[in-house]
Amino acid sequence: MKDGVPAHSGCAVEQVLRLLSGRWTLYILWRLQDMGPQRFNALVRLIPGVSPKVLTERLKALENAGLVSRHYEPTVPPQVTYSLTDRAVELRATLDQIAGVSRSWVAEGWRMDTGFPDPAKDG
Amino acid sequence: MKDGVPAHSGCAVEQVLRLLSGRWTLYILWRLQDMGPQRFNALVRLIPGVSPKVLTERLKALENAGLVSRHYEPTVPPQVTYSLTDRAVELRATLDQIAGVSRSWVAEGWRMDTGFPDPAKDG
DNA sequence: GTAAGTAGGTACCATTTGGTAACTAAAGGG
DNA sequence: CCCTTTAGTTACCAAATGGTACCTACTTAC
Repeated sequence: MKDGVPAHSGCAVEQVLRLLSGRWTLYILWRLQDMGPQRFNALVRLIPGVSPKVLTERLKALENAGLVSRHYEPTVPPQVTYSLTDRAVELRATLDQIAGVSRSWVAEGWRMDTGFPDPAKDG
Repeated sequence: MKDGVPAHSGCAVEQVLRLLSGRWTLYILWRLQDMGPQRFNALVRLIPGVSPKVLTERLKALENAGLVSRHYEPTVPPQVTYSLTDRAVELRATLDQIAGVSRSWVAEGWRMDTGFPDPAKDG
């Protein structure tokens, strides 16, 4: 984006997709859903490969979007617990829909070959 | 991604989200849905701001994913027409769901403030 | 004194992504 | 001959994204 071209920024769907499509974002949501409220370092360990930097970023974004709530306990050392909000539950049904479509495609033998670099093509 | 960390690549939802979250991708799908099958340059003109490079890339990805079909007419000059597949229609219902949630959030005064750079902050 | 844990923040770096401009071949119009 | 159209491709460049490593302030354990 350079200057005055707003693209299709007014579109709510794009915004939500953009929020959800960041790396680890869905994983975070699913872990919080499956395991209940979690503390920061617990999430780091629960999501193998995520860096604290990105996890912080994602949690902030999700908090600003109202999908995650952050509870800070000013003990020493501090305890910060993250949990899903009601809004996130709303989203969950939608995500289940996507999951359904995705899985049905995979079941039909659908191979994800979008031209994006394959993250699993290690030796 | 560096080497052997597969992240959560096995997850179909992530794959689909990754496909859909690229810039212009949803826009392309919506234009094809609203306006019916379109030729390449028609799409370029229909989506203000998209470059032929990215449009080609997206259309290829969507074709590989089985959401768009490409009809090549070997005339001179050639005519290439893109249209949605049945699979894309399946996806449409899901997208409508997301659209519903997104719009309800917006209606409640939800502001997209995810910490991502705001694409509309020109001035 | 040293190590570990808590919840991140910061600097730096590599990769990914997307944009611009120029180019292609083959035909038609002036 | 020169310009236009079609459907892209290519080279180049800037910005966004995400990873690693190191830092904080404070306490407990050894």
